[in-house]
Amino acid sequence: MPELPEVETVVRTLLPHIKDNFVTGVHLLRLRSLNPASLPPEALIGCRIAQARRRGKLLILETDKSAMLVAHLRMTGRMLVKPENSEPGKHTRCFFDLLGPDKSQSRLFFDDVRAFGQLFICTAPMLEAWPFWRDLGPEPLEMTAGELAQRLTGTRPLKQALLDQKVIAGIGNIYADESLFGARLSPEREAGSLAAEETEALLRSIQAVLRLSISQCGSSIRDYRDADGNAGAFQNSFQVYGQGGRPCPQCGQELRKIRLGGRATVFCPHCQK
DNA sequence: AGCGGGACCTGTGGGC
DNA sequence: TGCCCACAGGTCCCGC
Repeated sequence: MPELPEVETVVRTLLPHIKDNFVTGVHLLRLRSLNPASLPPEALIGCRIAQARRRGKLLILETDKSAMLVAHLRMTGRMLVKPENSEPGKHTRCFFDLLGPDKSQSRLFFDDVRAFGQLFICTAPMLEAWPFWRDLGPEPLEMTAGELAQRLTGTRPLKQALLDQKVIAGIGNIYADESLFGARLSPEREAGSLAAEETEALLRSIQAVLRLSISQCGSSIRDYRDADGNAGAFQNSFQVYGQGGRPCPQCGQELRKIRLGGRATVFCPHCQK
């Protein structure tokens, strides 16, 4: 599910519900949904949630103490705030009891159908030591074309490089296909073969697609919901993702669906070179 | 080095 | 209607 725009939307919708709430209880229902390097979830008890932010596809809840909660939602993870008496659902992997500054109570649920997602309760040094974090590439909305050019190297397909979180953080299958279409670049191009103006067009396209999706609260194909349980709308703006066999919105020729690095990939062979 | 395939999981949708 | 297979937003690991 959640790529950068979806995680950004979760962060934005989550924060108003949980800011300055104290964690008063934790209920871990599936041990494997916790990163093996994590502190015990009880480390969050007594902490006041101070900030919510995003890095790549990671959701980070910072507290007034040294412990923080880092979540990777992977394919089907959700973070949802519900009333205090809400019971865990079939796919709830962990939930937290919260006490607000006005003494109101609520619960923060981490639900995840496919159970690929993970929570990592950690300190800042533990986060820095986590290889996935340490190796994470730049934020696409903050990087320059020069930085992107430096990182797009080698002979692997361009799309595969975009999906590599070490190259650029936060892009997944949807936004890779959509960005490549916007830049009129073939997903099969060698990553290191782009001319300077092509790299610039690619970065502009990535940023435009991500910004537009964030403005529409992300894409909901089936599972994704924000912290209020609402779906996004960007799926209605897909140009190529999931559109294999349909006409290209640009030229009308048939969009081609292939497998690239094990991932479904849709593009227009006529428009994307 | 790089690639493909499998593993991790559950649910859904299409074809027969 | 029901069964079976393919496939799904991500990442890691293994063997070739």
